[in-house]
Amino acid sequence: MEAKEFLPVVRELARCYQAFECYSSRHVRSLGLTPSQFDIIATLGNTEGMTFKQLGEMTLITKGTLTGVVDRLVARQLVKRVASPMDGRSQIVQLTDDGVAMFERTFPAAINHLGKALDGMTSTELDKTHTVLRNLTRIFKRETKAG
Amino acid sequence: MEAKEFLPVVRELARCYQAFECYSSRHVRSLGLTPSQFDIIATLGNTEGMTFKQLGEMTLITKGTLTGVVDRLVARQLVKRVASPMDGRSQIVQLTDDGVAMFERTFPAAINHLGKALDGMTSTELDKTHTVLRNLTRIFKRETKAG
DNA sequence: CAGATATTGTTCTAACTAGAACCATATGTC
DNA sequence: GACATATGGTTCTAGTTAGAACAATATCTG
Repeated sequence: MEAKEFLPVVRELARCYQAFECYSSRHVRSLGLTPSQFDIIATLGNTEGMTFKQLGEMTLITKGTLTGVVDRLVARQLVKRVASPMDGRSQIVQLTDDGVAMFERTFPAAINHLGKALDGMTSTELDKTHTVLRNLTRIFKRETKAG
Repeated sequence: MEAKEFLPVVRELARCYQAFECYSSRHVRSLGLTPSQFDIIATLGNTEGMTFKQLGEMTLITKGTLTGVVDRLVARQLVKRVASPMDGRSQIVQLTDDGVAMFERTFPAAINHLGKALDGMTSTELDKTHTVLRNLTRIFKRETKAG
């Protein structure tokens, strides 16, 4: 194997994600939601709701974890569970009225906060970044499937 | 604000990190360590040990969390705490003999596993990826400092 | 239709996580 | 040297995390 320097790259990936998480999480928490809770509220916004499975795929939260996070949002009356008419095993998660209000209060603010950081990037830079990330994601996904 | 598409970019960053984490974590767990534990073992390898502060900066684990992770490694006799001769507040964390053995058993294996995924990338691609990530990291770090 | 297999969501466990409050020790200022 | 302030680790709390085992429902195959 050629001595390619991939270790610094994955360390930078971790640092990058961490830096984003730190920047974003601080703001989200100040709005009264954990990052996971915000992810769910944001994903459910402007939809008729979706199943746990769909919600897990969108938010990258595994199903065992998702149950707990949704439980807490149900306790705060921000979302509700509805039995799926299509599939007896399935639950549909929907924003309540309070949840919609929370979405409308937090989502634009979060977008705006993110924009403050990324507005310095040109569209070209954003595109390049997107492409590079997509490529790296694909590599890990492929290898994970393989073994 | 111009309608730049930064939302897909940060979602891709999350997906990318997640894909890496999944690929890497599965392997590390099969070696008998959690990802955080492996991070610490890997960071301490080939050093004389370092303080909690340094260790936290290298691994991106916050200090409150670090205490617990190190506690578990101490319980497994893979690392030890040594009082710093320089600073009465400071603890130095060092690999034990068992810890060194664990490092030698797991670190090359992890590098090799990672290499299997990334060997398909050319050095040029790796460089570009590194540059793009470093740029994005810098943006979030700067903004986090600012507020 | 019946039995085998797969899928959806829940439960359980062990661990990690950030953040805040706290204690002990250092450092800066007078 | 005394006091204010900063720093290194620990403790505590609420929450997230993955993974495995599980129950209920679907689907597939004969």
